[in-house]
Amino acid sequence: MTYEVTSIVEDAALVEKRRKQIVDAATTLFSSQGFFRTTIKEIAKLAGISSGLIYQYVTDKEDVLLLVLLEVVDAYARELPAAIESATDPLDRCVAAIVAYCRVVDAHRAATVLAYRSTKSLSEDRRVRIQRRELETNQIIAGVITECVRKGYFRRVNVNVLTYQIVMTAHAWALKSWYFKTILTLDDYIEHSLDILLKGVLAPSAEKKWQSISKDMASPPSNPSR
Amino acid sequence: MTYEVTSIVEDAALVEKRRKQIVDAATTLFSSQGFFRTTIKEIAKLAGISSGLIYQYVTDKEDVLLLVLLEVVDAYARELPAAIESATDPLDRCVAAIVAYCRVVDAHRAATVLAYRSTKSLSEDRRVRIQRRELETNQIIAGVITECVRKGYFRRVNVNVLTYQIVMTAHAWALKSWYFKTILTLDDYIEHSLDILLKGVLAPSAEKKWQSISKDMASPPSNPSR
Amino acid sequence: MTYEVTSIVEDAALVEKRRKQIVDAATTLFSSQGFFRTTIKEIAKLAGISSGLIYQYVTDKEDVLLLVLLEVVDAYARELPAAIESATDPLDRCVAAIVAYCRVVDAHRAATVLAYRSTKSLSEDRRVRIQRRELETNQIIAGVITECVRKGYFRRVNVNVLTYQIVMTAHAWALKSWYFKTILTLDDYIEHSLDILLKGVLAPSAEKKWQSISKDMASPPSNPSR
Amino acid sequence: MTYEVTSIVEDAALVEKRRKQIVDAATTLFSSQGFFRTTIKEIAKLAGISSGLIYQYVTDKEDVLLLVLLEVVDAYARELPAAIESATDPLDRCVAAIVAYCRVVDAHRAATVLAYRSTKSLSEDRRVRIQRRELETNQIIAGVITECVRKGYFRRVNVNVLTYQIVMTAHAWALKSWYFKTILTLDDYIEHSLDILLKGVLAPSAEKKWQSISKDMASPPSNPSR
DNA sequence: CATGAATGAGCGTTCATTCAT
DNA sequence: TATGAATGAACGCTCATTCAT
Repeated sequence: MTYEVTSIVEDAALVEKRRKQIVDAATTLFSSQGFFRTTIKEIAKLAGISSGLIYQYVTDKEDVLLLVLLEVVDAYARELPAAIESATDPLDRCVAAIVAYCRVVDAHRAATVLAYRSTKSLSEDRRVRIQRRELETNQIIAGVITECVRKGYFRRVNVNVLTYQIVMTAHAWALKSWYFKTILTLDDYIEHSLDILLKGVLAPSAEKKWQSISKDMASPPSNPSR
Repeated sequence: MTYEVTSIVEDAALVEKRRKQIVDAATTLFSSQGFFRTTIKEIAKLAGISSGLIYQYVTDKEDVLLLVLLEVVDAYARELPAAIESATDPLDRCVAAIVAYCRVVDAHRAATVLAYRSTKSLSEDRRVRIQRRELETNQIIAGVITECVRKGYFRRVNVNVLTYQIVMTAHAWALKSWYFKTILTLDDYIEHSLDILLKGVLAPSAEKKWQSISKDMASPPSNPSR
Repeated sequence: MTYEVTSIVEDAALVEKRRKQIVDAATTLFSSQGFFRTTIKEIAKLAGISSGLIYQYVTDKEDVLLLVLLEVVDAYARELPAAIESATDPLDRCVAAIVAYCRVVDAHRAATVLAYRSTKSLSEDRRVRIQRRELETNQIIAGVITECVRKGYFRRVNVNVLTYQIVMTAHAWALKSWYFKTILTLDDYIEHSLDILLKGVLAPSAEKKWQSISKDMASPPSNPSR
Repeated sequence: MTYEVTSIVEDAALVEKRRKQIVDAATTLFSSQGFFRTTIKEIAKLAGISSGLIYQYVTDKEDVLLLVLLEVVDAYARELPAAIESATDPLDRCVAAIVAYCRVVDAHRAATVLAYRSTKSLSEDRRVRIQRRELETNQIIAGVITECVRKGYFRRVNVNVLTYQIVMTAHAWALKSWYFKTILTLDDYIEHSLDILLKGVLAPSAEKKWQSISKDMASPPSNPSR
C-alpha cells in the first residue's frame, strides 16, 4: 500500500507510523471542519508532532488530503473482496458485497462525506488517482452483478448504471445520514435498499432464491411501509 | 422568495438585482474553484461591482454561499411541481417527476456538485435551512410515490428510502458525470435508472401500464446490457 | 520614470507616493541589514503603512528590492547629464562627470553598496534590467571620453576599460568607505583619483590644460604622498 | 592557518579535513545562490556529510561564511608574495603583483563576488577580521608601489589610493565580468588596465623601462582604441 | 564521531472586511 | 449607494539548530 507520496525520511516503518498519525488526525479534522478550515498546525497538534515534521512526510497540505482520501478508497478495496469471498453463489456474493459496502461506508461515514466535499480541492492529477481507485472498486461490484446476469439470476440490465445505483445507495447512507439517522437503523436501511434495488433486477426464476436469502437476514425491516 | 438574508439597502428591486448579479457570479466561481479558493474580489469583478458593495447586500462571504445554494434547491422546488402537474395518473406523475428531477440536475450540474461540496462550509443554522428545503422538495416526490402506493401501482415499500433512492439517482448524474459522460447520454441514463428503480417497486398489476409508458418514452435504452 | 512594476492601485499619484514611502523605508533597512534579514513587516512599519498594503504596490519582496536598486541607478542617470552640461570643453566635461559621479556615489553610499550586495538576489530578468541601466549610465561617461580622444586630449586608450576604471573608482569610495573614511575626505579622494587616472591617459599636448583645471579645483590634495 | 573558529572535535587533522569539505561545498553554493538561499542541508549533502555534523566544526551558519571568505582572502595572501618574489626590480615586481592579483581574482571570480555580496552578512567582529586580512594583502601591493616610488620609477602619488585603484581594477574583472567577458579576454583586460594605470604614475625617467616590459607581455592589446 | 529525525520560531503572502470619500 | 484603498489576523511552509541514538 505504498502511496507514491514521496517522503524525505527513509525509514519505511517510521514513515508508516508517522503517516498514520498524520492521516488519522487529518481525517478527524477535515471531516469536522473541512479541508480549508483545518490548519497544518491543528493537524500536527492532534497528531502529537510538530508542524514542521509533517513536511518530512508530505510535500503539501494537499498531499495530506490525498493520503486521507486514499485511505478511504483503500478501505473499500480491502474489505469488499473479503466480504465476497465468503460466499460462492453469485446472488449470495452480490448481496454480501452490497451489505459489506454499506457497512464500510458506515464505518467511514465522515471520510466518505469528506471525499465528496474535498476531492475537487485536489490538483487534477491527484484527483484522477482517486477516481481511478473508485473505478477499480466499482469493478468488483460490477463483477458480481455480471456473474448474476450470466447465471440468469438478474435480467439484462445496464451493469454500469446498476453498479453506481448500488454505490450511491451506500454512499447515501453517509451523505444523508443527517436524515436517515432520524428514521431508521443501518440494518433497516440495508434491508429496504436491497428490497427495492434487487427486486427490480431479479429474473422471475430467481425470486424464490432471493426470498430465502431475504428471510435469513438478521434484522428484518421493522417498519416496511413508513 | 425573500431569502431572510438581511441587506442594508432598502430598495427591494435593487436588492433583487444586485443579489442576482452576485449569486450568478458566485455560482460560476464557486463551482469551478470551490468556496474557499474564490475571493470576494473575484466575485465582485465578475459581477461588475466593487468588492465593498457586496457587503451592502450580504453580511458574510458565507452568506453568498447560502444564497447560491438556496438558488439550487429553489430550482428543484420551482420546476418539480410544474412537471408533475402535466399529468394526472399517479404513475405518469411519478415518472414525470423523476425525469424532471434528472433534467433539473443536469441543467444545474455544477451547482448540484457544489451543494455536496460546500454545504458543510455553512454555519449550523444556515446548513439546516438548506436541509429543510431539500426535505420539502423530497416531500413532492414522496407524495407521488405515496399516490402510486395508494393506487396499487407500487407495492408497499419504504417511501422515504425509495424517495432518496430516486434523489440520489438524479444527483449521481451530476456527482459522477465524470464517469457517466463517458458511457451514456442523459436520456439513456434516465431510461436505465427508471428501468431498474421502478421495476423493483411496481406491483404485478401495474406492470402492463409501466410497459406502455416505457414504450412511449422518446429514446429507448440504446444499449440495455452494456 | 515609470518602473514597469505593476501595481493594483490605479491612482498614479498615490502609487507614486506609496512607492516612495516603501522604497525609502526599504533602502534604509536593506542597507543596514541586507535584503534577507529585512522583513516586509519592518518595511511596512518604517513606511508607516500596513504590511498588506505593500502588496498593492508591488508583487513581491524582490520587487521592492528592484525598486530600490532602480532608484540608485536612476540617480546616476539623472544627475550625471546635468553635471556634464555645465561645461563645453570635452576635458572640462570629463572632469565634471567624474567629480559628479563620485558625489552621487557619496550621496547614495549605502544604496551603492547595496547594489553590489543584492543584485544577485534578483531573478534573472530583473537583474538584467538593472545591468542595462548601468550600461546606459556608463555610455554617458564613455561619451565624454570619446570626445576627449577625438579632440586629441586623450591618447588612444580602450574606452570601455577606462570607463569602468572611472566607475569603479567612484564605487570604491562607497565600497571601501570603511577604509577611506579613515584616511581622507571625498574631495581628497577625487583629487588623487583624477591625478592618477587622467595623467595616465592625457596626451602630452593636453597636459598644460589639465594642470590649469587641476589648480582650479577647490581643495588641492592636502597630503599627496601619504 | 588556525582560523580561530572553535570546533568541538579535537583531532586537528580531522578538523582540517572536515572544514575543507564544508568550505568547498559552501563556496560553490554560496557563490551560485548566495548565503541566505543556501541551506545547511545543501552544504552537508554536497560535502558528503550529515547536517548535524557541520555543527561539530562550526558554531553557526555564519561561521561557515566566515570560513569561506577567509579562504578567499587567504588565497591572495598566499599567491601574491609568490608572484612578487619572482622578480627583483621594483617595477617588474609591481607589474608582476598586478598581473598576479588579476589572475587570482580570475581564478576565484565567484568567491570574489561573494565577498562583496556577503561580507555584510557577518556579525561586526567577524567582518572586521575579514577587513583586517584585506588590508594585510593590500600592504603587499602598497609595499611594491612604495619601492617604485623610492626607486624613482613612480612620481609621488597617494600610495593608498593607488593601491585601491589597483585592487579595484582587479576586482572589477570579477564584479563586472558579466560585461567584460563580452568584450575582451583577461589578458587584454590586464594589458589595458596596466596601460592606463601605470602610465599615470610613471616618472618620465621610467617610461622607457615600462615600454620594454610592456612589449615583453605575451598578448599585446588587440584593440587599443575600441 | 556521526546521523538525521524532530523542533518551532519566523517569514512572505493572502484576503475578508471596513470605512473615508 | 458605490468605490477601492487600507487593515491586520492568519496561514502554509522553511530551515537553523538540537539531541537521542
